[in-house]
Amino acid sequence: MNDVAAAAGVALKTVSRVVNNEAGVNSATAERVLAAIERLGYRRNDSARMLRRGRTASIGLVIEDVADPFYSGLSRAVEDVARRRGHLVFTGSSGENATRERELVLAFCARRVDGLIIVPAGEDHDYLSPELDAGISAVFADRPAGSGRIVDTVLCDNAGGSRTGTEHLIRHGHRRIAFLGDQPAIFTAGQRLTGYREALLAAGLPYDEDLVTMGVPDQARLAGELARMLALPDPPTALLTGNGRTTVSTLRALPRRDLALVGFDDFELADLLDPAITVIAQDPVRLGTTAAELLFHRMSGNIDPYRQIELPTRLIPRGSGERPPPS
Amino acid sequence: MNDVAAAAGVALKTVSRVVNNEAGVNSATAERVLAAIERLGYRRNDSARMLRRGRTASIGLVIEDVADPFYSGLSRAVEDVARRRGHLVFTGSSGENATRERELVLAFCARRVDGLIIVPAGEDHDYLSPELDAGISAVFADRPAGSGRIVDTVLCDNAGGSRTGTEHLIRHGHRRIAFLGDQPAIFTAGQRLTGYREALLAAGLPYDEDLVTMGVPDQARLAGELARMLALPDPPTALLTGNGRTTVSTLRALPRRDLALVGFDDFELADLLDPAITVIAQDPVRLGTTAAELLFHRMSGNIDPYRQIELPTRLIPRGSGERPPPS
DNA sequence: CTGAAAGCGCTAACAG
DNA sequence: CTGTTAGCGCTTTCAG
Repeated sequence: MNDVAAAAGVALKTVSRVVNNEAGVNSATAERVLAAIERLGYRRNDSARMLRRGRTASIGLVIEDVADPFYSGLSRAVEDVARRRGHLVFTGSSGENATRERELVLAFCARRVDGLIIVPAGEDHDYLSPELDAGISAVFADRPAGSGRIVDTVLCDNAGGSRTGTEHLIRHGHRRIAFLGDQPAIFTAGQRLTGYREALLAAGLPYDEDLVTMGVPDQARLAGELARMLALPDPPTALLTGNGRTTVSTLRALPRRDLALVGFDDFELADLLDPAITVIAQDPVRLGTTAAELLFHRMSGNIDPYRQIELPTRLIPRGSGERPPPS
Repeated sequence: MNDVAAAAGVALKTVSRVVNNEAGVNSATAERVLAAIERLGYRRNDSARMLRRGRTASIGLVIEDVADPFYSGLSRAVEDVARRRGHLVFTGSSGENATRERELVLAFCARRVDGLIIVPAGEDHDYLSPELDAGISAVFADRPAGSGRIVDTVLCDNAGGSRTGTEHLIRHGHRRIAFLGDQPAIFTAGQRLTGYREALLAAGLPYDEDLVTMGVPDQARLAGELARMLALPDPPTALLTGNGRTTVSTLRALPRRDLALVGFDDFELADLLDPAITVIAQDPVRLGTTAAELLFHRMSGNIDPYRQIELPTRLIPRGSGERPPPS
């Protein structure tokens, strides 16, 4: 900038004015500055600019895994909102690891991002307090912050969706419905289990632990669990799977294709399978958009009380969930 | 930092030393500084640090769309390499829009990222020259830079994969093979068409324009094209689809399920469909890893001639590509 | 082992 | 309309 000023025979500040399109520069002077910029190949250093201005025009996004379609949809939505607001986004995957989540968040804070969207992996977010106090805005998405911390949060209606899915199966005549969920430590998994139990209770059906498995990571163990359930004296006639990955794994592990199935979370090609898979769809794009908009709202100085927004889920009947039990 | 220095009764520089774990600080002094840091809630400002040091420990990643599984796999791979090297990554989706690509790249450069991984949307990358001259490293991934610009590039073997897929169908007795590709302006689409033509030529089969459609964006038009082809006097008995999206759209649009089909690009659930879909698989993770490693290699000062790496594809027979033509 | 001074590249505040 | 000065928060250089 100094060089440009010297080359154009003006002061530093005038170059700054031209670069930032500030009003009140003689057009002849501006021309001269522009020419010098062109000649010297000058490009403004935004890092320096932001250090001086105190805001970085960037946000940090911590998700579980960009390669998961749910989170990549969310990412894209966040990115689109950020772009519209002239912000860049740092993205990081925590891999469901609390330490990694913390490292990422803190690294983003050290860069002084203006805001943070976090899908928490950990339970404890006390480490955020100093950053929040220092004026960083944060919105939690998909799962609430741990240890009862109060911040803006956008969730899906996990319990409600799960209840709807279970009710759907009950309505189609099923009385033995198995639930295959994620690790109970994960908020969404717990909520979905709750919804399942509520629906059973409301229908006067017993909650049978033999029909519930939580946190089955690999294909082989899932197949084992399914085999165990199907060998019960009173086996399940329907399955409710607790997330997209589990739904797909279940389809791969299932020895028979005649059980009714409702999957939590929609996935591409669910409609092309035979039978097509009935799902309780979440809306990752809306989740991302809502979280990002809430964040920018905060960043622009809004000081309303913290909000917790719950997004609805939607049952999409496609065939697998409408099969009657064997008569 | 000033405040901490004052509170601890030391000079600014000593605080800096402690914060950066530099050797040669009296442990008692260090204790005092650490205490002050704790008390005041001091957190180093990495933006300022990087302004001073001249490197930002961040890279920029421009892809077509994070929400596309191919690119989200690539993103994750890039992110993992970056993390291992202590770098953060700015991610942006160009949406196959050259202007947007340029804006993103330039925005990243203005932040003075240390390196760039670009899946180019545009044809012209002259705008990069000043940045490259200024010392930024860049690697192109999935597609080469436009206008013959010479930079490090990592590609898939598009032509070879397409050739293999076509040969596979020919080997299974097909002589009328349709090709459904992306817009020919996209490098990968052109290469894949070339591979298809080469295989036909090598087998002594005619190239029939009636059996080729490029750049069919929506479902309805794709269905129209398929109907047109199937109504030909000598209709195709097999299809080669030029990318993952097209494969899925074709499956949705296809009036019959008895044609042989090979899809370029693997996708989740391809194995669960009926028939399971034979594909030519690319390896987005390897693409990302390779590009990122090449980038960090450059960033660490390597000045070998620019490299162009071509990654192999792999034919995965699953059923749809092994069907014989109707006899 | 510790500190003072300079400066990374920019903008804010205030003169002229 | 243009310029001067100060300083964002840090590291580098050099001197104690």
